[in-house]
Order: sequence, then structure tokens, then C-alpha cells
Amino acid sequence: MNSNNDPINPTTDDVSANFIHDLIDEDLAPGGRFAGKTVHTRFPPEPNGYLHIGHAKAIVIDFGTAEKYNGLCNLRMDDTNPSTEDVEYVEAIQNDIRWLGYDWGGRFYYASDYFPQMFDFACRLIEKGLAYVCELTPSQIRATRGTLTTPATPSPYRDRPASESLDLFRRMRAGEFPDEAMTLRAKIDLNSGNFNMRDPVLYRILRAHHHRTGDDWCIYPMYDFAHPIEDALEDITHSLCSLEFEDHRPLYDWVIEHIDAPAKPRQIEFARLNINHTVMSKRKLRILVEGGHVSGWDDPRMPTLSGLRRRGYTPASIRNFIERIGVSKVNSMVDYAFLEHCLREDLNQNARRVMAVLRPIKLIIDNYPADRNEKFPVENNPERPEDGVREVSFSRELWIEADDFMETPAKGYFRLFPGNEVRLKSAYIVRCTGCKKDADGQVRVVHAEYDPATRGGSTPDGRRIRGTIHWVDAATAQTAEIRLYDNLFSVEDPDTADQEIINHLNPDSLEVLPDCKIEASLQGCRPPEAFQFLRLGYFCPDNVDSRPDALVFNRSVSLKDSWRPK
RNA sequence: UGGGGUGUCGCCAAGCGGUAAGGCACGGGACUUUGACUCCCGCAUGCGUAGGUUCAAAUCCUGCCACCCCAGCCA
Repeated sequence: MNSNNDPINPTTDDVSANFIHDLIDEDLAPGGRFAGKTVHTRFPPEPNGYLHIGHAKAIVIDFGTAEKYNGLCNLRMDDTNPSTEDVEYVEAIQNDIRWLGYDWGGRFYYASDYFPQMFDFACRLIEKGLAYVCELTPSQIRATRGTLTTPATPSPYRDRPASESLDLFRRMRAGEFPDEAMTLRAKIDLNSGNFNMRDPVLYRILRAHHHRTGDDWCIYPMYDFAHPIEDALEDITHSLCSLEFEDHRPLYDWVIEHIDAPAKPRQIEFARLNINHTVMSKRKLRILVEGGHVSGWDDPRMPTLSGLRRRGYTPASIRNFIERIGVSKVNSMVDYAFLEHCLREDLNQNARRVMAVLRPIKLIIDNYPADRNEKFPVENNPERPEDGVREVSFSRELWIEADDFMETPAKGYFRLFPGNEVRLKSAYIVRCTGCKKDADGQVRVVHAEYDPATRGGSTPDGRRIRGTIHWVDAATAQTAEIRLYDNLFSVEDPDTADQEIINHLNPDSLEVLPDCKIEASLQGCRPPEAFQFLRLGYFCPDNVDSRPDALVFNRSVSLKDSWRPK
């Protein structure tokens, strides 16, 4: 990512300083652990689901840190558990990372590529008396692991001769034993207060078809054994991961030390990202998808990168968000409002303004000739005058927003109400003369008279017009479907409020407006183009359902609105 | 109860012994042909808590308290 191509933050696109960078600075300093070395990080997703914004934090930290130090960052599929992984996710993961704006420069690896080396390292560990084949069942292992306060009891196989373990391990690999018959375990410390050190399992027998290695293997390494090896083989200097791996670090270091690894990466842990009113675990997101509570992994309400992309979030806004929330070791919950702020900040600068009416009612300008039509120039983006203007058609009948009219105005309301003047954006000042309602008492038509002297919305006499509203010429309007979104969950923290997250779903998280009126210039627009619908918010064509002849828009985020009755 | 972490404004987060940055949110005002944007102003005598060291402590020491993670042949 070029640090100068961000229109919002031309000079602060790098990850800002944080405790990780302090540690790296120490490592790089003369006499430091990695003095003279190139900083090398990695992003190691497991291909068992779609990436979400929590992963974006890791991605920005991993790739951003490498960038900051002019180092390298590898992309590596951590595919050591074929029972949950699938090639389907591999491509999606790469797409999402590229979309965010990061490049791994050809250094795309699979943990499974290292299976042969891992097997060799394991054999060496056995020869050194540091690992043994254990024939305890899963439940027996659990039963002998001890408790918080009592140590583990030794496996009866703990002290079998290395030669015997080596033979069994090779036969495990050869497929001579059924799943769960035995494991390879490290021999470390049964008294440790850290469960990870109580003879952790290094390899298990697992007959599952691997998406890359097929049926070559029937034993697979555990994360704790595989990860440090992957890092070491790739000459990673800093292995950045989340907090829950903190007490795995002694084991990580143990593996690095005892396999005589070609490099000694340093693991540093940081806090995961949590955002209120949503969930951030693949498991829970999967519940939403498989339960049909959302339309899929890319439902615009989902915190997945594909969902955010479909919703209209830009890569820059997400990167900016991650950079600005900072990096620390405090379990935290970031306000969704801050993510929205970052999107607005980007789109305010870059989105073309356009007029659209979500809940249309007719405005008839009684003193405007029925056969007349004018074209008014309207600026495309007041933030960027160089973007110019477009011609917008105007005639006697217009669509306006239902809540831009009140028959009896609330206190402080300065839009359309009988007797009041309002400016039709870039067109004319009109005075409301009344309204017509349907049988249900709903206002269907508002009547007004325009002031010919106010062409373009100007007031030659200098009179002050408080309200300016948007409109769409009924004669040339297009109809579109617009989807409005709200929080997926009605509670701040659906993770802890209840295990049954479904009970906390916000029933109003999606509102579909099938009959919106949009200005003609929107015809043919395609994602990922973003628009500001004047006075309403930022919208973008849906990247799944929108068609040139049947536009569908998603509201990415509303505009802030400080209006409330006084 | 064992081990590993963390506690600075409603939410993030700087701070690294010299007297509490910044952003979001919120409140007030200015500007406004978007009730948007922008711009001003306000927003922790206080840094989990109790002591101690020091001329000086959010920063050092000690003791408490709270919260998070760990007993998968998941990652």
C-alpha cells in the first residue's frame, strides 16, 4: 500500500506507534534480538471461514507493521486441521486481503507445505527423549491432565523407549492405527500451572481429506507444534497474534528451542477487536448464516469483510478505523459509531452527491406550467468543486420525502408546512399551500407555489430560507429498491448477554423500501461506486442484486442528523 | 484455589518520575442552497484501590480489589 494514496490521511497511513513497535524497536536496536535483521511478519488465517473485521485488525497490524519497518509480511494458510478447512475459503481470503489493499508479493504459503519437515522435527524430538507416543484415549488424557491446582498424572507411556515411540510414530504416519488410538506428546512438565506444558499433544491421527495434500497424511500436527515451525521456516521475526495465545508462548518457545529451529521468531500478543452490537467469531457468524437469519456471509449486516464491502464500506475507511483504534492488550469493545464515523469521513470526501427520495410523496407546484421543463446545474460534490456539476431535470410535479412535510409542524421544524417557504435544492423557493390526503389520512400530495425570482434557489431580495430539501422530478425519476440497515443485535454485547445470540437479534435490522424515486443520473451505476443521497446518507448499488434496469441500493451509513423537535 | 494477562473520561487510547495528548460519543455556539460537512467552545484536581518511597508518582515499591484467558487428539 502506498502511504500517499489515501485521500484522507496522506501521511498517516502507517500503523501508528504502539507497544508492539516499541518491542520491535528494542529488538532492532544494536545488541537487540534482531539487530540488523529485516522485520518479517505473517498473517496466518485458517481457511475455515470468511474473514471479518476482527481479522482486518490482524491484517493491518501484520502487514502494516512490515510496511512501517520496510519489512515483509507473508500470507499463510494455517491448514493443519483438514476436518474444518476447505479450499473454498482460500480464494475468498486472498480476495478480501487484496481488497483491503495489501500485497504479499508472491509469499503465499500453506502450513501443509511443511508437513514433511514437521514430521522430521517430531522424529528428532522423539530421539532426544522430548516426545513420546501416548496410547491414552482423549477422555483418558483429559482425566489425567490434572486441575487448576493439582498436577497432571504421568501417562503410562511417558517413559517408553525413544526407539519404541519412533517406531510407533512412523506407523501412525503409515496409517496402521485408527483415529484416536494414539498421539505424539511432548514431554515437558506435568507440574506446570500452565496446562499447555503438561505434555501437550503434538500430533493426532486424523483420517480426513486435506484440501491440498489429499490423503497423503493421516496424522496432522497440532497448532502449538506447527505454528512455531511455520514461523521459523519462513524466517519470521515477529509472530503477532491475539491474547488467548499468551500462555501458549512458553510452548512456542519450547518448540523453537528444542527442534533447533533455523530461526527464533518472537511471539507478541495483542487484544482482539470487538465491536458492540455485533459478534466477532466465525462460529457465531456461522450460526447466523446457517440459521437463515442473514442472507449469507456477505449479508450487508454482517461484520465480514465481504458483508462490509457489499454494505458499501471502503477499504480506506476500514484501514483507517483499525489504525485509529490503536493496539493494546486491553480487552475492549469499540463503538460501532466509530466505524461509521470512519466511513462517513471517507465518503464525505469522495462520494458524488445525488438526489433520491426514500418515502415519496408528490409535490405539485400549482403555478408552474405543466408543459414546462428546466434543467438545473447541481454540484456533484461541494467538497471537491473540481468534480463539477450535472444537469438535473425539474418540472411541475416532483417527488419529495414524506417527512419533509408536516401538516402541523413540530416546534423547530423548518421544512414544508402550510404557509412556509422552503428551498428546493438548486431549483426554486416554494411556499406550501396545503396538502391532500388519501382515505387513510395519509398525506399523498403537497401543494405549493414557486417564486420565479428565485431560480437556482437564490434569494435576490436576501430573504432567509431556513430549509432546503431534496427532490426528484417525477417526469424523469427512476424507481429503485433501497435497503436500510440497523444493528444486527439489539444488545451491545450479544456474546455475553446470552449464549443464545439469536434471541438478541434486532428484528428491525433490515428495512426494504421497494418504491424509491431516484434521479435519472443514477441510471447504470454499478458497485463499488458510492453516492451520498443528499440529506439521507451514503448508498451504493448492491453488488449481488442490483441490475442496470432494476437498481438496488444499500444504505452504507446514514448522515448524522441533529434534528429533533424542540 | 494454580498459571497467564489487564485495569487512565460513556467508548477507544497516549503517557515510560516533573505535575493527565488525541479521536469517537455527548453538550453548547458559528457557518450553511445537505438540520450534513467545516469551525470554535465545553467535557478526568483525576489515572481500580489502600498504603509507602520521593521536593515531585498515572508512572517506582507493597498489599488488596475487579475483570479476561487456560484443563480440544481446535486454531
